[in-house]
Amino acid sequence: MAEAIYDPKLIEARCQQWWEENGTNRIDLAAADNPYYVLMMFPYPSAEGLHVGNVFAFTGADIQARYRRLKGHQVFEPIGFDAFGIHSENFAMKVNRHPSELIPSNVANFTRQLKMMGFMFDWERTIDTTTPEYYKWTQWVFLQLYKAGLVYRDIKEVNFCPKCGTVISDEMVIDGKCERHPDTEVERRRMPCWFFAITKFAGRLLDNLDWLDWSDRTKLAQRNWIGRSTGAEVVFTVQGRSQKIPVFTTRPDTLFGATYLVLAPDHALVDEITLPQLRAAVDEYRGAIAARAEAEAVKGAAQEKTGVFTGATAINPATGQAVPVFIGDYVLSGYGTGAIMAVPGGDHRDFAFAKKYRLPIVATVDPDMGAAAAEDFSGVDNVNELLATEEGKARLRTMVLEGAACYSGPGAVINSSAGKLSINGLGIEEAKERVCALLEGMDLGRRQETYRLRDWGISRQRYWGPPLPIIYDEEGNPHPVPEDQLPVLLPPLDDYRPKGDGRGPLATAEDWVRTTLPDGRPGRRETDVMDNFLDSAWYYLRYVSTSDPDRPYDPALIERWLPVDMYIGGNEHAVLHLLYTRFICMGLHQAGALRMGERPEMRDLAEPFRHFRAHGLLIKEGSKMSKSKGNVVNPDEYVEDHGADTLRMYLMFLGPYLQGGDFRDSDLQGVRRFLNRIFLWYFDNPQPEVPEAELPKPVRVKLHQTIKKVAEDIEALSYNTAIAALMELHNELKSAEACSRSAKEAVALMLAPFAPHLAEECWRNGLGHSTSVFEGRYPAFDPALTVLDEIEVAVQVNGKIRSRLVVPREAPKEELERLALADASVQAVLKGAAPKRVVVVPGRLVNVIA
RNA sequence: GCCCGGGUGGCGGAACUGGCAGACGCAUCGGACUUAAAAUCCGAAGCUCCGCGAGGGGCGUGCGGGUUCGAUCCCCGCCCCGGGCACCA
Repeated sequence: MAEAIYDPKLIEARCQQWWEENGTNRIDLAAADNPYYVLMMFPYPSAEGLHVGNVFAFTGADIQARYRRLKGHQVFEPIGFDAFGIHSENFAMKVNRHPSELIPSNVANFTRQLKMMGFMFDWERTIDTTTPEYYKWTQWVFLQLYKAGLVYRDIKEVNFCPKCGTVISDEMVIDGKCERHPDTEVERRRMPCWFFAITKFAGRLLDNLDWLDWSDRTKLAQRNWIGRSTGAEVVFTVQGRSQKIPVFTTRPDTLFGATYLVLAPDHALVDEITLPQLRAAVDEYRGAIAARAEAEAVKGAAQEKTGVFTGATAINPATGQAVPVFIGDYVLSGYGTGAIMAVPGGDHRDFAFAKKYRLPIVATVDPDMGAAAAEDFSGVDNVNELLATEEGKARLRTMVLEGAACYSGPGAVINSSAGKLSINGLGIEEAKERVCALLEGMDLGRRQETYRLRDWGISRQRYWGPPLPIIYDEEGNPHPVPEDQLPVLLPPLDDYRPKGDGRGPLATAEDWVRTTLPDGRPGRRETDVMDNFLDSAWYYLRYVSTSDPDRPYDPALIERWLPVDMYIGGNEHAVLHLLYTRFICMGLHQAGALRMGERPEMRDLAEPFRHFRAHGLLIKEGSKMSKSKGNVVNPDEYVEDHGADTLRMYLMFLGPYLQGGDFRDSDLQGVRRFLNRIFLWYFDNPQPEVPEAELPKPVRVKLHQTIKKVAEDIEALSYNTAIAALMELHNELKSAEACSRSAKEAVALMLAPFAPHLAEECWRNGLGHSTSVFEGRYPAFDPALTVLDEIEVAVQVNGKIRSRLVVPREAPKEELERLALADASVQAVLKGAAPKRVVVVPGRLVNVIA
């Protein structure tokens, strides 16, 4: 035999060609009886090409797919390109090209790189969101939601990035700046926009999370974003007039302490209730607020609270007393009812405001000083000191009772009675119940849940996206484009740059804008395009029917393949993409346009992803990869030098996949050497081959332990430890005097998800199989062979290791104790004295307490 | 400010449910092979102190306390790094 050399280039090229010719990665979706759908977040095809971070993410998903296949599933692992949107458009502008000519070459380059990495994609089912064949159905999705009453047009205050020239979502505003332009303040503009009513599903989006097997940190991010508060709506009536001011509070128990109201400056009732003599002051204040919002960050550090009196008073429904009504900047118009009842005795913001404007402060809770925590108090400087002593606690309590401090912690209700009515003495939770019941009885309030989540504005005043399928009649009323007229094609536009006038570039395409309504009347097209997040909010449905011109997806295939079994992606999409995708799924269900297959734990949830795992972030030698630092790793050179298998396996070995890790060039060597040794073990191995039963027992045990561990680790996405286990196993196997065919087959099968080319080579050319390793089955382990007969037990004296014993695995406690006490090094410490105590943990250790 | 992660050798990282810390690798050092180098193979190694040596002692999972026979793991109080939210009533 010629000298065997591991030549990854040769092996990988040959292997990829063989897979291609044999259709190894192609799948007959209709025939699958044991389907498993692995999805990875599809990339935006940038001009720079595939980022090694993409390779990291995709390899982790590819391992799941290949492993499930070895476990006997038919696995669907598709890929596509998310090529619409501001990313692509901004880049095209930068290089002075048209996005429509840039995207195809970017896609071609990505395709080359993805094929190079050996992912198990079925290349006959890909998506490019910018093709009419795809966005026709994106528009169709819009129409389904429209029909279901989940779409509306409204003029609202929205985020507008002057640099992007378009409206952007709340999620894209970071500290008041645009996510893409961190040096640019986002403006608040009132503009007509199309909205998806995601808030209609807020409760479901939140509650369903309990039933989803997703990464905890992703669920937590969604919970925080949706932000449910439970409390009550309480109606205050303007004194001497008919207007009612509903407020939302999470603390209805403190209603008796509500000594004033605050409305958001742009609350709808402000004009009506403001007294004529105060109108000038109110208008001036509102002007100042608006000016400040433009000048400063929209969201920022909590500033000093300001406000102004409207002159109106309103009746507290509990006390019957009139309280003044203010407007103030610390009340947000978009949350709750845009108005609050201020309880300065129990809310630190109200307290600060009341102090500043000398408003009455009434304590409604007598602090339980045993349970109170420092953060429950405000208005006091040295809370921690005071809490340290009994006198201090007493002083704190007195301050609260006198209204000199604010308290939001547990305690008993006080100062809360009017006439025959009293809730004094109750605990906070009971008091909430009582007040709610009371308000409901008077029809002046009710229990209420409020969400932080806001509706999804989808209008973009941009060019590079799917046109909104809407036509306006001459009165300006919108009409949906009939489904049979889809797609509304994006017209070619040489000058696609935003004009900065708040209108989309499509407004300049007059021939395209002017059109006809379904009833024959003249009409004008909507000139905004849809948010790029809509493209990616349903792509996983299209994958099953990528070439179907007549419908977005085949219901039978949807029934068979969905929901997705395993979705893998970055946690940076925890609230944007994942929440929108869930919403679209629910919306399509509500519209009757989608019916997914039943999964025992997923019944009726209308959720797209059964399992989701957020992978970690890949960094480079201790710091984030970024273009500005110039440390972005391009996979090409690494594949050129070491092969795709080495790069794949190294990426999975460098750290825990779910937490991320550090890419270091030098460390690649270790994996390269390992694969080299593996290759030689198959192709240049002097070990005689014997039946497995004749292998030394420790070697057999190691083999079966590893088969068990690698499967467990892959299922837990703990790839780095799975690879370490494979390395350990191989170290042991190759130094044994003989080897078995079963061991060689097992190693190839376990290696296959990580290094598919090499595993295929070893399987077919090393072991002589005629079919692919991926037609094989993941090996089974014998539980009896996963434990050794003899084990080592540590012997400690006072918790310090003094000796070790080799004993039968099942050695009884008494025996262990006897052996430990007889041990010379134990004797030496005890010096003949009897031990005080002996702790024996069978199978682990003996601890002698002297 | 609040909420999540995380802090372990020179480096990346292991460690079941509270039970032998440092698996597996990288880099390093020593040896073999080689005219030489690379590659490969074999071996050493947490830090530190004592000893010529075999060997032995002490210290060690961000810091300070606690619980326990025993703590990287649990509890209390801090520090640092990363991420998310940030006037949400």
